[in-house]
Amino acid sequence: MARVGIKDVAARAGVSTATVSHALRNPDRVAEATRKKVLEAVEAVGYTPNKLGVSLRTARSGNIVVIIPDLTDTFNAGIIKALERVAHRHGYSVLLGDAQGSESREREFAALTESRQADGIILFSHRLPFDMSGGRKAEDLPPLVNGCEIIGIPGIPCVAIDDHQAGFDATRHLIDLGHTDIAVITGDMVTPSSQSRLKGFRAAMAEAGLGADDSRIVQGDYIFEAGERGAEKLLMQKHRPSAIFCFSDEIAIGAIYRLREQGFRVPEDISVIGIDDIPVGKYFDPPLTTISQPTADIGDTCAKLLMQILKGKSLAQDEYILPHQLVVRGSTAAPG
Amino acid sequence: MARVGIKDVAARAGVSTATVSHALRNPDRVAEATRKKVLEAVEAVGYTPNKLGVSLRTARSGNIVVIIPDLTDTFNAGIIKALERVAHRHGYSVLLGDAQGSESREREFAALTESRQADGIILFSHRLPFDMSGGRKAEDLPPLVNGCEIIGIPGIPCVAIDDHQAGFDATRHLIDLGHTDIAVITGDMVTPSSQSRLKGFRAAMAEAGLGADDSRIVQGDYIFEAGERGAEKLLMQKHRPSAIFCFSDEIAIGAIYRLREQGFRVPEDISVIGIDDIPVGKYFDPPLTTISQPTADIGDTCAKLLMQILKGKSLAQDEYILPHQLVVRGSTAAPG
DNA sequence: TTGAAAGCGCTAACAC
DNA sequence: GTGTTAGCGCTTTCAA
Repeated sequence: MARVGIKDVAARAGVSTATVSHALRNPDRVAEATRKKVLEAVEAVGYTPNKLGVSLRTARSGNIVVIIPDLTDTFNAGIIKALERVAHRHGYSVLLGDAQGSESREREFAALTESRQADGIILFSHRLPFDMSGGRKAEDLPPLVNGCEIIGIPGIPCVAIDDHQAGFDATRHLIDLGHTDIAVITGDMVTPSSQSRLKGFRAAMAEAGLGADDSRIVQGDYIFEAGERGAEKLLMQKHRPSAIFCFSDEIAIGAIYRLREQGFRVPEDISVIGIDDIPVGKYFDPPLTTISQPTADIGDTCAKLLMQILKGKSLAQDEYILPHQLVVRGSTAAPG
Repeated sequence: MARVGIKDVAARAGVSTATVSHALRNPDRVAEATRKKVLEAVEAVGYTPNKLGVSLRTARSGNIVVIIPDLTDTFNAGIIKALERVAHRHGYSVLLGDAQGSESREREFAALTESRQADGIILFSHRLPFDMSGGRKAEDLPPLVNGCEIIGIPGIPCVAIDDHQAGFDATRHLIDLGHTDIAVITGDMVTPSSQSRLKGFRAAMAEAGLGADDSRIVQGDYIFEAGERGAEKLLMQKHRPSAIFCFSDEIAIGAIYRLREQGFRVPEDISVIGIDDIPVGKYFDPPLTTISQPTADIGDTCAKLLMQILKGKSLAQDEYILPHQLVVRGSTAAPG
C-alpha cells in the first residue's frame, strides 16, 4: 500500500494541491491543459483520495449503513439489492451491518453515523438503536428510515406492508378454503408486525363468525425452530387445527417439517400458509402458499426516502404502506 | 445531531483537548481527579469521538470489510457470524459488502481500504478485486484473506475446504450406495472450487472403474435456477442417470424441484446430493444429503488470519484447509 | 501531570 | 485559472 496523497500528485503535475482537488471535483473550473496534466499525474502516482480527509473536511461520508436483524433470513436479500441500486445511483455506498438480533450490535452500527462514518441509517427493526431517554426526540436522531416494522414514533419514517391486512388476507384465504379451526404461530410478539398480523387474524375470524381460541395461538419467533416448536405444541392438543397460519415462511417451513415428521400430510391433513415469500418457498414439497412482501419495493422506497432526508427535504408522512399479495401454491387446500 | 467535539469537552472540563484525549485513551497518564472531571464533561455534553478525525490521525479505521458474492446465499450467514465474533474481540467492526456477483462492486468495496475507511478485507471470491496488471504483487495489496476459494496467488492466504476431496467424497457416497451412472451439475466453472470438485468427482469415478461421460456433466452456477436447468438437460437425455451430484445445496434444491415436477421421485428414482449444508436443507422433503462446510470454522479462521496480518505478523502458509463432512439425510439411496 | 502545537489528507474561501 | 491558507477533529510529541 503506497501512501500517495494529493501532494504527490500536485508535485508531479507541477501545480498546487488546490488545483488537483479542483481538477478532480470541479473539472470545468480548471484549464483543459492543467486538468490533463493532473489526470496524468494521478494515473502516474496511483492516487486514490483518502476519504477520511475528504469526509472530515466535507462532513459527508458518502456511506449509508443498513442494519439488518439477521443475515440468515433470505427475505432481506431482495430488499438490500433494491436499496443498493438506489443508494448507488445517488453516490452512496451501502455498509451492511448484521446485528444478529442483538440490540447492542444495532446500536453499534447506528453509531457509525455519530462517528461520521455514515450519513444515514436504514434500519429493519422494531426498536430504535438509540437511547431515547432524556427527552431525545426524532429530530435529534441521524437521518433514519425504518423498514418492515411500523414503530409509530412521530418523525421516524417507516416502510412496510399493511400487516393487519396481510394477517386478514392469509386468514381469509384459509376460511375461503373451508377451514374453521385455524391455528397461528406468531413471530416475536414484541414486533408491531406480529401484533398487527394477529389482529388481522382475529378480525378475519370474527368477521366469519369463527372463534379464535387462545390455545390456538402459539407465540413464536420468525425462524425455523419456532415453526417446529409451534407445530409440536399444536399437535399435542386434543383437537388438531385443520390449518396453521405462520407469521413467516421460515416458521411455516419449520412447522411443515415437524408436521410431516409426525405423520401428517400438508395440505391434505393440515394446511399451512406463511408470510414473506422467500425465494426457497417455491421449491418445497408442497410449494409454500404465502403472503408475498414486495421486497424490491420496500428496499427501493427505504432508500429513496433516506436520500430525500439526506438532501434536507422533509417527508410528507411517517408511514409508507406497500401492497402485499397472496401467493397460492401447494401448502393450503380445503380441509380433508 | 449535535456536533460536540473534543473541544467542547475540554472547555467544559476546564482542561486542554490533549488532556481529554489522554483521559480517554490512556487513563493512567492523567490524574484521577482530572479524569473524573473529563468523564463527567463527556457525559454532560454527550460526546462521541469523530472517528474520521481519529482514523485520519492514527491511520487506522478499526473497520474491516467483508465482501460476499451474494447475500441471498444462506451459506454465508454462518461464516459471517463467526467472523464478526473474532473481529469484535479484536476491536474491529465488520462492514459487509454485498457484491451481488459484480466485479465492479467487489472492487468498490475493496477500495474502502484504499480510501482508508477499512484496514483489511475478507473476501469470498474466485478473483481479486484489484487490477493486478503492471506487475502489482500481493505485497502491494491491502491486508486480505480469501475464503471458500483457493485462488493460488502466492502471498494471498485462502481458507477453504479440500474441494477435491469433497467432490471425491460425495461421489464415493453415491458409488457406495451402488450408483454407477452419476451425473453432475457444477457451479460456475470459473471457480477453483468447482474445478476441484469436478476433478474429485472424476477421480472417484475412475477409482471405481466407472466412466464419466461428458454428457453427464452439466455446467451450472451455484444457484437454484442452475439446478432446475441442469436437471432439465439431464432429463432430456436418452438414458437417465440414477444419481446427481450437485455442487451446491441450492443447485440440489432446484434439481429436486424439477425432477419432482417431471414425475421422478427422490431418492427412489434418482438420488441427489449437494454441498454446503445450508440451514434449510434439513427441512426439505426428502431432507438433503450433502457435504457440510465448516462455516463457523471458516469464518473464525478468516478473521483470525486477517487479525494476524493486521498486527503485522506474516502468515506461515497460503492455504488453510478445513475439514468437511458428509451428512447423509434422505435425498440419496441405493438405485431403485 | 498537563498543555501547546504540529499535522494526518483534504477542500473551499479568498486572493492573486 | 491557479495558488495560499485555514481548518475539519483528533492524537501525540515535546516542553513546561
